[in-house]
Amino acid sequence: MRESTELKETILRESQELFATHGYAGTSIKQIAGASGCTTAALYYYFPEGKTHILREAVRATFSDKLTSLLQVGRDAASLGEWMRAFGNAALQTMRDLQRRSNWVDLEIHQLGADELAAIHQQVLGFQQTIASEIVRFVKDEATASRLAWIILCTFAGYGQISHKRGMDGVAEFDMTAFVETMAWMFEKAAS
Amino acid sequence: MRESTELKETILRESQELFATHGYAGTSIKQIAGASGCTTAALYYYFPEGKTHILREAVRATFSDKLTSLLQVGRDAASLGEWMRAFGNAALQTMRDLQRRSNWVDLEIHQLGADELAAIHQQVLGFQQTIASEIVRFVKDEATASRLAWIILCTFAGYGQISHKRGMDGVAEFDMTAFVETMAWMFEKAAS
DNA sequence: GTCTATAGCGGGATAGAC
DNA sequence: GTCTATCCCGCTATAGAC
Repeated sequence: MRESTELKETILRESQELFATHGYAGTSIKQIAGASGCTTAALYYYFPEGKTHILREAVRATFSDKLTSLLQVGRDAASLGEWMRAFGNAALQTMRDLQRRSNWVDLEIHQLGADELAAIHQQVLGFQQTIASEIVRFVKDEATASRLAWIILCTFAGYGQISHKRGMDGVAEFDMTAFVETMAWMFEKAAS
Repeated sequence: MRESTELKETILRESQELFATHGYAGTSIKQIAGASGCTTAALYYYFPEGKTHILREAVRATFSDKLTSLLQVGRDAASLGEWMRAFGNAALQTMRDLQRRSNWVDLEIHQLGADELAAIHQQVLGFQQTIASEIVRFVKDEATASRLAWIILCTFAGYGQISHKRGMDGVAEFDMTAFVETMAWMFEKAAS
Protein backbone atom coordinates (compact mmCIF):
# COMPACT_ATOMS: atom_id res chain seq x y z
CA MET A 1 0.00 0.00 0.00
CA ARG A 2 2.97 2.28 0.33
CA GLU A 3 4.69 1.63 -2.97
CA SER A 4 2.14 1.44 -5.66
CA THR A 5 -0.64 3.89 -6.40
CA GLU A 6 0.89 6.45 -4.12
CA LEU A 7 2.90 7.65 -7.08
CA LYS A 8 -0.02 9.80 -8.17
CA GLU A 9 -0.11 11.51 -4.80
CA THR A 10 3.64 11.99 -4.86
CA ILE A 11 3.42 13.60 -8.29
CA LEU A 12 0.70 15.94 -7.09
CA ARG A 13 2.57 16.85 -3.94
CA GLU A 14 5.85 17.51 -5.74
CA SER A 15 4.06 19.46 -8.46
CA GLN A 16 2.51 21.78 -5.93
CA GLU A 17 5.88 22.40 -4.37
CA LEU A 18 7.56 23.06 -7.71
CA PHE A 19 4.72 25.27 -8.91
CA ALA A 20 4.91 27.27 -5.68
CA THR A 21 8.60 27.89 -6.28
CA HIS A 22 8.93 28.31 -10.03
CA GLY A 23 5.37 28.78 -11.22
CA TYR A 24 3.49 26.50 -13.59
CA ALA A 25 5.08 27.76 -16.79
CA GLY A 26 8.49 27.69 -15.13
CA THR A 27 8.21 24.04 -14.15
CA SER A 28 8.88 21.31 -16.71
CA ILE A 29 7.35 17.86 -16.64
CA LYS A 30 10.87 16.51 -16.54
CA GLN A 31 11.43 18.35 -13.25
CA ILE A 32 8.18 16.96 -11.89
CA ALA A 33 9.14 13.46 -12.94
CA GLY A 34 12.59 13.84 -11.39
CA ALA A 35 11.22 15.12 -8.08
CA SER A 36 8.67 12.31 -8.04
CA GLY A 37 11.20 9.59 -8.77
CA CYS A 38 9.74 8.47 -12.08
CA THR A 39 9.97 9.28 -15.78
CA THR A 40 7.80 11.64 -17.78
CA ALA A 41 6.06 8.69 -19.37
CA ALA A 42 4.72 7.66 -15.97
CA LEU A 43 3.10 11.07 -15.57
CA TYR A 44 0.94 10.33 -18.58
CA TYR A 45 -0.36 7.19 -16.98
CA TYR A 46 -1.91 9.14 -14.09
CA PHE A 47 -2.54 12.37 -15.98
CA PRO A 48 -3.39 11.33 -19.55
CA GLU A 49 -4.23 14.89 -20.61
CA GLY A 50 -0.70 16.01 -19.87
CA LYS A 51 0.70 18.98 -18.03
CA THR A 52 -2.55 20.95 -17.89
CA HIS A 53 -4.15 17.93 -16.30
CA ILE A 54 -1.61 18.12 -13.47
CA LEU A 55 -2.29 21.86 -13.25
CA ARG A 56 -5.99 21.36 -12.67
CA GLU A 57 -5.59 18.67 -10.05
CA ALA A 58 -2.89 20.67 -8.29
CA VAL A 59 -5.23 23.64 -8.09
CA ARG A 60 -7.96 21.53 -6.53
CA ALA A 61 -5.53 20.11 -3.99
CA THR A 62 -4.11 23.53 -3.17
CA PHE A 63 -7.49 25.06 -2.47
CA SER A 64 -8.98 22.30 -0.40
CA ASP A 65 -7.73 23.78 2.88
CA LYS A 66 -10.10 24.71 5.64
CA LEU A 67 -9.62 26.97 8.61
CA THR A 68 -11.08 24.46 11.05
CA SER A 69 -7.87 23.93 12.98
CA LEU A 70 -7.72 27.61 13.75
CA LEU A 71 -11.26 27.79 15.04
CA GLN A 72 -10.47 26.42 18.46
CA VAL A 73 -7.96 29.10 19.27
CA GLY A 74 -10.36 31.98 19.81
CA ARG A 75 -13.23 29.98 21.22
CA ASP A 76 -13.29 31.34 24.74
CA ALA A 77 -12.39 34.93 23.95
CA ALA A 78 -14.48 37.47 25.83
CA SER A 79 -14.19 40.32 23.37
CA LEU A 80 -13.37 40.95 19.73
CA GLY A 81 -9.96 42.31 20.65
CA GLU A 82 -9.19 39.27 22.72
CA TRP A 83 -10.37 37.02 19.93
CA MET A 84 -8.12 38.80 17.46
CA ARG A 85 -5.16 38.44 19.75
CA ALA A 86 -5.75 34.69 20.06
CA PHE A 87 -6.62 34.12 16.44
CA GLY A 88 -4.27 36.57 14.77
CA ASN A 89 -0.84 35.02 14.97
CA ALA A 90 -2.00 31.60 13.90
CA ALA A 91 -4.10 33.03 11.07
CA LEU A 92 -1.31 35.23 9.77
CA GLN A 93 0.98 32.19 9.64
CA THR A 94 -1.66 30.19 7.84
CA MET A 95 -2.38 32.93 5.33
CA ARG A 96 1.28 33.49 4.64
CA ASP A 97 1.76 29.81 3.95
CA LEU A 98 -1.34 29.64 1.81
CA GLN A 99 -0.08 32.64 -0.07
CA ARG A 100 3.20 30.94 -0.77
CA ARG A 101 1.53 27.79 -2.00
CA SER A 102 -1.17 29.39 -4.11
CA ASN A 103 0.38 32.46 -5.65
CA TRP A 104 1.31 30.75 -8.91
CA VAL A 105 -2.34 29.96 -9.57
CA ASP A 106 -3.25 33.54 -10.33
CA LEU A 107 -1.26 33.50 -13.56
CA GLU A 108 -3.01 30.37 -14.78
CA ILE A 109 -6.61 31.35 -14.08
CA HIS A 110 -7.36 31.37 -17.81
CA GLN A 111 -6.40 27.68 -18.03
CA LEU A 112 -8.89 26.64 -15.38
CA GLY A 113 -12.37 25.27 -15.86
CA ALA A 114 -15.47 26.14 -13.89
CA ASP A 115 -14.78 23.41 -11.35
CA GLU A 116 -11.39 24.70 -10.33
CA LEU A 117 -12.58 28.30 -10.23
CA ALA A 118 -15.44 27.21 -8.01
CA ALA A 119 -13.02 25.49 -5.65
CA ILE A 120 -11.00 28.68 -5.35
CA HIS A 121 -14.03 30.87 -4.70
CA GLN A 122 -15.32 28.30 -2.27
CA GLN A 123 -12.18 28.48 -0.21
CA VAL A 124 -12.17 32.27 -0.07
CA LEU A 125 -15.85 32.39 0.81
CA GLY A 126 -15.35 29.60 3.34
CA PHE A 127 -12.61 31.55 5.07
CA GLN A 128 -14.73 34.69 5.17
CA GLN A 129 -17.77 32.86 6.52
CA THR A 130 -15.72 31.02 9.10
CA ILE A 131 -14.36 34.28 10.40
CA ALA A 132 -17.80 35.88 10.33
CA SER A 133 -19.35 33.05 12.32
CA GLU A 134 -16.67 33.40 14.96
CA ILE A 135 -16.97 37.14 15.46
CA VAL A 136 -20.71 37.51 15.15
CA ARG A 137 -21.12 37.15 18.90
CA PHE A 138 -19.09 40.31 19.46
CA VAL A 139 -20.93 42.66 17.11
CA LYS A 140 -24.46 43.85 16.75
CA ASP A 141 -25.63 41.85 13.71
CA GLU A 142 -24.64 39.38 11.04
CA ALA A 143 -24.22 41.97 8.34
CA THR A 144 -21.62 43.75 10.41
CA ALA A 145 -19.85 40.49 11.17
CA SER A 146 -19.77 39.65 7.48
CA ARG A 147 -18.27 42.97 6.48
CA LEU A 148 -15.71 42.90 9.23
CA ALA A 149 -14.81 39.35 8.23
CA TRP A 150 -14.04 40.51 4.70
CA ILE A 151 -11.77 43.17 6.07
CA ILE A 152 -10.01 40.73 8.38
CA LEU A 153 -9.53 38.28 5.52
CA CYS A 154 -8.15 40.94 3.19
CA THR A 155 -5.82 42.27 5.86
CA PHE A 156 -4.43 38.83 6.61
CA ALA A 157 -4.09 38.06 2.92
CA GLY A 158 -2.31 41.34 2.31
CA TYR A 159 0.04 40.71 5.21
CA GLY A 160 0.83 37.29 3.81
CA GLN A 161 1.58 38.75 0.44
CA ILE A 162 3.74 41.65 1.55
CA SER A 163 5.45 39.77 4.32
CA HIS A 164 6.26 36.54 2.59
CA LYS A 165 6.32 37.15 -1.08
CA ARG A 166 8.04 40.46 -1.18
CA GLY A 167 10.38 39.60 1.67
CA MET A 168 9.56 42.50 3.96
CA ASP A 169 9.84 40.35 7.06
CA GLY A 170 12.75 42.24 8.51
CA VAL A 171 11.24 45.68 8.12
CA ALA A 172 10.76 47.72 11.26
CA GLU A 173 7.33 47.80 12.89
CA PHE A 174 6.09 45.08 10.64
CA ASP A 175 6.59 42.08 12.86
CA MET A 176 3.63 39.83 13.46
CA THR A 177 3.23 40.52 17.15
CA ALA A 178 2.91 44.28 16.73
CA PHE A 179 0.65 43.78 13.76
CA VAL A 180 -1.75 41.52 15.64
CA GLU A 181 -1.66 43.79 18.66
CA THR A 182 -2.70 46.77 16.57
CA MET A 183 -5.45 44.77 14.90
CA ALA A 184 -6.72 43.65 18.30
CA TRP A 185 -6.74 47.20 19.62
CA MET A 186 -8.61 48.46 16.56
CA PHE A 187 -11.23 45.72 16.49
CA GLU A 188 -11.77 46.04 20.20
CA LYS A 189 -12.79 49.64 19.59
CA ALA A 190 -14.86 48.73 16.55
CA ALA A 191 -16.97 46.30 18.55
CA SER A 192 -17.65 48.68 21.39
CA MET B 1 11.98 61.44 -31.96
CA ARG B 2 8.99 59.18 -32.22
CA GLU B 3 10.49 56.42 -34.36
CA SER B 4 13.95 55.69 -33.16
CA THR B 5 15.09 55.02 -29.61
CA GLU B 6 11.53 54.70 -28.41
CA LEU B 7 11.76 51.05 -29.34
CA LYS B 8 13.39 50.30 -26.02
CA GLU B 9 10.51 51.90 -24.16
CA THR B 10 8.02 50.04 -26.31
CA ILE B 11 9.73 46.74 -25.54
CA LEU B 12 9.63 47.48 -21.83
CA ARG B 13 5.99 48.53 -21.91
CA GLU B 14 4.89 45.49 -23.90
CA SER B 15 6.98 43.20 -21.74
CA GLN B 16 5.30 44.42 -18.60
CA GLU B 17 1.90 43.85 -20.14
CA LEU B 18 2.79 40.35 -21.33
CA PHE B 19 4.42 39.44 -18.02
CA ALA B 20 1.33 40.64 -16.16
CA THR B 21 -0.83 38.35 -18.27
CA HIS B 22 1.27 35.23 -18.79
CA GLY B 23 4.07 35.59 -16.27
CA TYR B 24 7.77 35.85 -17.06
CA ALA B 25 8.36 32.15 -17.74
CA GLY B 26 5.16 32.03 -19.78
CA THR B 27 6.22 34.84 -22.08
CA SER B 28 8.65 34.19 -24.94
CA ILE B 29 10.99 36.74 -26.42
CA LYS B 30 9.25 36.11 -29.73
CA GLN B 31 5.99 37.31 -28.21
CA ILE B 32 7.74 40.38 -26.85
CA ALA B 33 9.30 41.08 -30.23
CA GLY B 34 5.97 40.59 -31.99
CA ALA B 35 4.10 42.90 -29.63
CA SER B 36 6.85 45.50 -29.97
CA GLY B 37 6.94 45.37 -33.77
CA CYS B 38 10.48 44.12 -34.12
CA THR B 39 12.44 40.87 -34.25
CA THR B 40 14.09 39.01 -31.41
CA ALA B 41 17.49 40.14 -32.64
CA ALA B 42 16.52 43.76 -31.97
CA LEU B 43 15.81 42.91 -28.34
CA TYR B 44 19.44 41.99 -27.92
CA TYR B 45 20.53 45.41 -29.10
CA TYR B 46 18.76 47.09 -26.17
CA PHE B 47 19.03 44.24 -23.70
CA PRO B 48 22.37 42.54 -24.47
CA GLU B 49 22.09 40.19 -21.50
CA GLY B 50 18.93 38.67 -22.90
CA LYS B 51 15.60 37.81 -21.39
CA THR B 52 16.70 38.18 -17.78
CA HIS B 53 17.90 41.65 -18.65
CA ILE B 54 14.38 42.57 -19.75
CA LEU B 55 13.09 40.99 -16.54
CA ARG B 56 15.21 43.20 -14.35
CA GLU B 57 14.37 46.42 -16.15
CA ALA B 58 10.70 45.52 -16.22
CA VAL B 59 10.75 45.01 -12.45
CA ARG B 60 12.32 48.42 -11.95
CA ALA B 61 9.75 50.05 -14.18
CA THR B 62 6.86 48.22 -12.51
CA PHE B 63 7.86 49.31 -9.03
CA SER B 64 8.60 52.95 -9.75
CA ASP B 65 5.04 54.05 -8.99
CA LYS B 66 4.32 56.56 -6.31
CA LEU B 67 1.11 57.34 -4.52
CA THR B 68 1.47 61.08 -5.02
CA SER B 69 -1.59 61.44 -7.23
CA LEU B 70 -3.74 59.96 -4.49
CA LEU B 71 -2.46 62.30 -1.82
CA GLN B 72 -4.62 65.22 -2.85
CA VAL B 73 -7.86 63.33 -2.41
CA GLY B 74 -7.93 63.20 1.37
CA ARG B 75 -6.23 66.51 2.00
CA ASP B 76 -9.08 68.39 3.58
CA ALA B 77 -10.64 65.52 5.51
CA ALA B 78 -11.65 66.44 9.04
CA SER B 79 -11.39 62.97 10.58
CA LEU B 80 -9.78 59.63 9.92
CA GLY B 81 -13.08 58.14 8.82
CA GLU B 82 -13.64 60.96 6.39
CA TRP B 83 -10.11 60.60 5.08
CA MET B 84 -10.63 56.89 4.54
CA ARG B 85 -13.85 57.53 2.67
CA ALA B 86 -12.10 59.98 0.36
CA PHE B 87 -8.91 58.00 -0.05
CA GLY B 88 -10.33 54.48 -0.06
CA ASN B 89 -11.95 54.04 -3.42
CA ALA B 90 -9.07 55.56 -5.34
CA ALA B 91 -6.52 53.60 -3.34
CA LEU B 92 -8.32 50.29 -3.77
CA GLN B 93 -8.38 50.85 -7.53
CA THR B 94 -4.70 51.69 -7.53
CA MET B 95 -3.76 48.69 -5.44
CA ARG B 96 -5.82 46.36 -7.55
CA ASP B 97 -4.13 47.63 -10.68
CA LEU B 98 -0.71 47.43 -9.10
CA GLN B 99 -1.51 43.92 -8.02
CA ARG B 100 -2.40 42.95 -11.55
CA ARG B 101 0.77 44.43 -12.94
CA SER B 102 3.18 43.16 -10.33
CA ASN B 103 1.96 39.72 -9.34
CA TRP B 104 4.23 37.87 -11.75
CA VAL B 105 7.28 39.33 -10.02
CA ASP B 106 6.83 37.22 -6.91
CA LEU B 107 7.73 34.06 -8.80
CA GLU B 108 10.95 35.57 -10.11
CA ILE B 109 12.32 37.02 -6.89
CA HIS B 110 15.23 34.59 -6.98
CA GLN B 111 16.35 36.01 -10.33
CA LEU B 112 16.60 39.55 -9.02
CA GLY B 113 19.64 41.37 -7.81
CA ALA B 114 19.93 43.62 -4.80
CA ASP B 115 18.99 46.69 -6.85
CA GLU B 116 15.66 45.35 -7.98
CA LEU B 117 14.80 43.98 -4.55
CA ALA B 118 15.60 47.38 -3.10
CA ALA B 119 13.26 49.04 -5.60
CA ILE B 120 10.45 46.72 -4.54
CA HIS B 121 11.01 47.30 -0.84
CA GLN B 122 11.30 50.98 -1.48
CA GLN B 123 7.89 51.11 -3.10
CA VAL B 124 6.20 49.19 -0.30
CA LEU B 125 7.87 51.32 2.34
CA GLY B 126 7.06 54.44 0.36
CA PHE B 127 3.40 53.53 0.26
CA GLN B 128 3.34 52.84 3.97
CA GLN B 129 5.13 56.05 4.85
CA THR B 130 2.92 58.09 2.55
CA ILE B 131 -0.18 56.74 4.24
CA ALA B 132 1.35 57.27 7.66
CA SER B 133 2.19 60.89 6.92
CA GLU B 134 -1.37 61.53 5.82
CA ILE B 135 -3.08 60.03 8.84
CA VAL B 136 -0.71 61.18 11.54
CA ARG B 137 -2.80 64.29 12.12
CA PHE B 138 -5.75 62.17 13.18
CA VAL B 139 -4.03 59.97 15.75
CA LYS B 140 -2.11 60.52 18.92
CA ASP B 141 1.46 59.88 17.74
CA GLU B 142 3.65 58.81 14.86
CA ALA B 143 4.09 55.25 16.08
CA THR B 144 0.34 54.75 15.98
CA ALA B 145 0.13 56.28 12.54
CA SER B 146 2.86 54.00 11.30
CA ARG B 147 1.19 50.86 12.60
CA LEU B 148 -2.20 51.84 11.26
CA ALA B 149 -0.59 52.63 7.93
CA TRP B 150 0.76 49.08 7.72
CA ILE B 151 -2.68 47.72 8.39
CA ILE B 152 -4.27 49.97 5.79
CA LEU B 153 -1.65 48.98 3.23
CA CYS B 154 -2.09 45.26 3.90
CA THR B 155 -5.86 45.54 3.77
CA PHE B 156 -5.80 47.34 0.45
CA ALA B 157 -3.24 44.91 -0.94
CA GLY B 158 -5.33 41.96 0.19
CA TYR B 159 -8.44 43.45 -1.35
CA GLY B 160 -6.58 43.92 -4.61
CA GLN B 161 -5.45 40.35 -4.57
CA ILE B 162 -8.73 38.72 -3.70
CA SER B 163 -10.83 41.04 -5.77
CA HIS B 164 -8.83 41.15 -8.95
CA LYS B 165 -6.70 38.09 -9.13
CA ARG B 166 -9.11 35.55 -7.79
CA GLY B 167 -12.09 37.10 -9.55
CA MET B 168 -14.31 37.59 -6.52
CA ASP B 169 -15.63 40.90 -7.82
CA GLY B 170 -19.21 39.75 -8.11
CA VAL B 171 -19.45 38.34 -4.62
CA ALA B 172 -22.08 39.80 -2.33
CA GLU B 173 -20.96 42.31 0.29
CA PHE B 174 -17.58 42.60 -1.28
CA ASP B 175 -18.12 45.63 -3.50
CA MET B 176 -15.72 48.48 -3.09
CA THR B 177 -18.22 50.98 -1.73
CA ALA B 178 -19.32 48.81 1.17
CA PHE B 179 -15.73 47.85 1.84
CA VAL B 180 -14.53 51.43 2.05
CA GLU B 181 -17.54 52.40 4.14
CA THR B 182 -16.76 49.71 6.69
CA MET B 183 -13.10 50.70 6.77
CA ALA B 184 -14.10 54.34 7.31
CA TRP B 185 -16.43 53.40 10.15
CA MET B 186 -13.77 51.29 11.82
CA PHE B 187 -10.94 53.78 11.53
CA GLU B 188 -13.18 56.58 12.70
CA LYS B 189 -13.66 54.63 15.91
CA ALA B 190 -9.99 53.76 16.14
CA ALA B 191 -8.99 57.41 16.04
CA SER B 192 -11.44 58.51 18.70
C1' DG C 1 19.77 50.09 -35.39
C1' DT C 2 17.35 46.39 -37.32
C1' DC C 3 16.92 42.42 -40.15
C1' DT C 4 17.37 37.22 -41.97
C1' DA C 5 18.84 32.93 -40.90
C1' DT C 6 20.08 29.43 -38.08
C1' DA C 7 22.41 26.96 -34.26
C1' DG C 8 21.56 24.39 -30.12
C1' DC C 9 19.01 23.22 -26.38
C1' DG C 10 15.10 21.84 -23.58
C1' DG C 11 10.21 21.57 -23.75
C1' DG C 12 5.77 18.34 -24.05
C1' DA C 13 4.30 14.24 -25.67
C1' DT C 14 4.09 9.25 -27.32
C1' DA C 15 5.20 4.31 -29.09
C1' DG C 16 6.44 0.15 -27.65
C1' DA C 17 9.18 -2.98 -24.57
C1' DC C 18 8.84 -5.15 -20.13
C1' DG D 1 2.37 0.42 -14.04
C1' DT D 2 6.71 2.02 -15.36
C1' DC D 3 10.63 2.46 -18.40
C1' DT D 4 13.66 3.50 -22.73
C1' DA D 5 13.99 5.89 -26.61
C1' DT D 6 12.69 9.26 -29.53
C1' DC D 7 9.88 12.82 -32.22
C1' DC D 8 8.88 17.41 -33.14
C1' DC D 9 8.40 21.79 -31.74
C1' DG D 10 9.37 26.36 -29.85
C1' DC D 11 12.56 28.52 -27.08
C1' DT D 12 16.89 31.62 -26.27
C1' DA D 13 20.63 33.35 -28.36
C1' DT D 14 24.00 34.72 -31.97
C1' DA D 15 26.43 35.65 -36.57
C1' DG D 16 26.53 38.42 -40.25
C1' DA D 17 24.09 41.24 -43.96
C1' DC D 18 22.25 45.84 -44.70
